Amino acid sequence: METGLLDELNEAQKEAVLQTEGPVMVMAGAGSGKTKVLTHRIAYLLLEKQVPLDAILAVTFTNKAAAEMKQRVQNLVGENTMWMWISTFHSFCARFLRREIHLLPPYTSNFGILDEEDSLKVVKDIVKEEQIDDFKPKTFRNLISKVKNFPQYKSSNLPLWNRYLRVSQRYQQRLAESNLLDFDDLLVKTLDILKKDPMVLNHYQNKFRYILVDEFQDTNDLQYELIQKLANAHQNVFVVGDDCQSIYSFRGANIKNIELFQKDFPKFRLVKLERNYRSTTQILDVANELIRKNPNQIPKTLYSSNTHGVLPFYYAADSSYEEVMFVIDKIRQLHLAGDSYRDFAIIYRANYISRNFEELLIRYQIPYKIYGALSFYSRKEIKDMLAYIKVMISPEDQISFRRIINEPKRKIGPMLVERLQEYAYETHQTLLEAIPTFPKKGQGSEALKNFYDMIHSVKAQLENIELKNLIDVLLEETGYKEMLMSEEDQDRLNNIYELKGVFKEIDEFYEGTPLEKLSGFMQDLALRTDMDDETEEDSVCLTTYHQAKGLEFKTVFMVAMEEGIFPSEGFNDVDMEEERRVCYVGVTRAKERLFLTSANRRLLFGTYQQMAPSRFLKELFAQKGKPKEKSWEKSAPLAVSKPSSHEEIRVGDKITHKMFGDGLVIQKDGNVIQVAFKMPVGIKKLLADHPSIVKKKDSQKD
DNA sequence: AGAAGATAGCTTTTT
DNA sequence: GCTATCTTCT
Repeated sequence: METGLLDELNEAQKEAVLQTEGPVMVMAGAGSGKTKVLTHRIAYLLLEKQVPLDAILAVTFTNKAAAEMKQRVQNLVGENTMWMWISTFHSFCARFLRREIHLLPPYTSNFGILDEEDSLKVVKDIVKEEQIDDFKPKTFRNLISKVKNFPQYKSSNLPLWNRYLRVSQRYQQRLAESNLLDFDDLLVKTLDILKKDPMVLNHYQNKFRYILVDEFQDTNDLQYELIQKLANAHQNVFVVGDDCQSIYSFRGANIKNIELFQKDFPKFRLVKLERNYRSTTQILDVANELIRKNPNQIPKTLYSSNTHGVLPFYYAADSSYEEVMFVIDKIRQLHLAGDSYRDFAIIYRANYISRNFEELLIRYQIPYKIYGALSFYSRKEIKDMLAYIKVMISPEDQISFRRIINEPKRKIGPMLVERLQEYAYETHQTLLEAIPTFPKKGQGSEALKNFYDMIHSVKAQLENIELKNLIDVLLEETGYKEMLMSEEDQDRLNNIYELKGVFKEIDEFYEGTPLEKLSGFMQDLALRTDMDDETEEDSVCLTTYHQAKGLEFKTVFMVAMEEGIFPSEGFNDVDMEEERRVCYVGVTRAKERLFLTSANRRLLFGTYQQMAPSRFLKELFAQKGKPKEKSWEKSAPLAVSKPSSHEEIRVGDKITHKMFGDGLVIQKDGNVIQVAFKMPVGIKKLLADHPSIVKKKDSQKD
């Protein structure tokens, strides 16, 4: 058992695991087993060094990565890792702040976390109130974030800067009033406390005797400072990264942190992992070739023992339509040959490229999943329901209050809310508390009173019902159900019913009174983005390069490899190096097969444009020349049914449905047609002559 | 409050 | 060309 832990590791990996004391930097190439090293190191510390579970801190960037790390450690040590400090930077900070934020009054430990959308809403309100119309709310929102991440930053645009100072001050004030933090605040406030309170810093320095950082190349200045501070006392800090996969500088990731680490922790030991266990030699060859073109990159060559692969294949399509058909053709061939749909990824530089593919994937009934599509918890109806709950558990949360006070419509307009706000402010009450004594002025006060009673009625019922039934109560009492029924919006209603399952779990998983359970869930929810509930469906993955990082697929299609799209326009040399790394990330996702495609003509922003192949194509194939593989020669395009010009609806037609939007007719049986709509609607059976259906002309592209 | 019309903006965005 | 958001009108 003890030996087994190290048996699975190669020499370099072993070194990284065994060097437990002192600073260690691991340069881990793509697919070189960095998660394995991280998890084995944690397991080694726990099992061999008898380090207590809560003396280890491991941080990464995504929930997914954190969850995987936790699970794999659990598998290795056979102990429950649920309460270990293995988390994202942000949830580490949230957990820290739940304990310590009382040091920054008026904040209290049950603070809420604002997502990007809500945060922008707050800024919008302020911009409106300040009657600023020469700059957009988004500009301020971006600036607020920028200054939080780079405190020394000042805009050279003076009018903007002056307005910014006012807006940001009010923004922070409003958040503090509502006991809310935005994502950046989690890091900022954590550092504030560690900097101003040496006792607290000391406590956490002693507590976390071993610190591990994943994806170190992606850390920004704040994240680096956090790690540096916590590790400074004991110096047992272990960072894993790959400078070749640094693709988030536009978001503040600072690759200089690699040098900074070497300066701050001069006794560091460097370990290089260059052996790749993911891809074939043929794929790694082009990846290595590409990254060599970056003058400022630390030289690194990935190698693999899987030398019997096939060469990457470049397909230069005439049109974007032809490009899509090539990809679909290949997927169908390989699927017939036994590959699962989940073995394929279509990767692109910008999200809008996915549209080209969606339509035809539906037409050919190839299941697909778009990464980064609107996640469940960011749907309006879900956020509304949760806002009702937040108003019940934290009455001081003005942002949630404002979100649902007139949703559904209760004749409580912005003017009335503004007056209530002023009154609440004068009397030092929350918006909700202020309602009963709010001086009556016309019919609006009646509506407010009803709202107040409704919230309290639901709150009272909460004690006596199962949590999963709360959804029904909310839907009824808030009038939300009535609203959706009258709009015939069954989809949204169904989405809300999905929450029932979630609430059933909350009931079982969380402790305390129903209100406490909900409160606990809400605190966790804000940092849980999309599909932690990773569905194991068998579908082709459509994704950007950025979101593909960390994933791997048997077959990868890198599409729209054209100048202006990838790389995009207007880059300087430094940007171009990062762009090249984005390409590198794409190539290194592929395990066995890599296809690169470009189109001569592409339908872009309404018109066909002449495109030139991406410079990266030449760079990738500089050594090998243009590769040719017989088995992948272009095959005849699959038959596509042509639409008729009659009004009669036929297979292949594009239609528009009143409720489901645009769809494609994929089957016809008498008057019954099957129509494929965009996800999440999917395939529906409908009557061809139904009045909701309008046939679109010009169904055929290209 | 809701419909109709005008306008912008199309890179990436782990939290 | 499409879509999301803002303005203007009823």
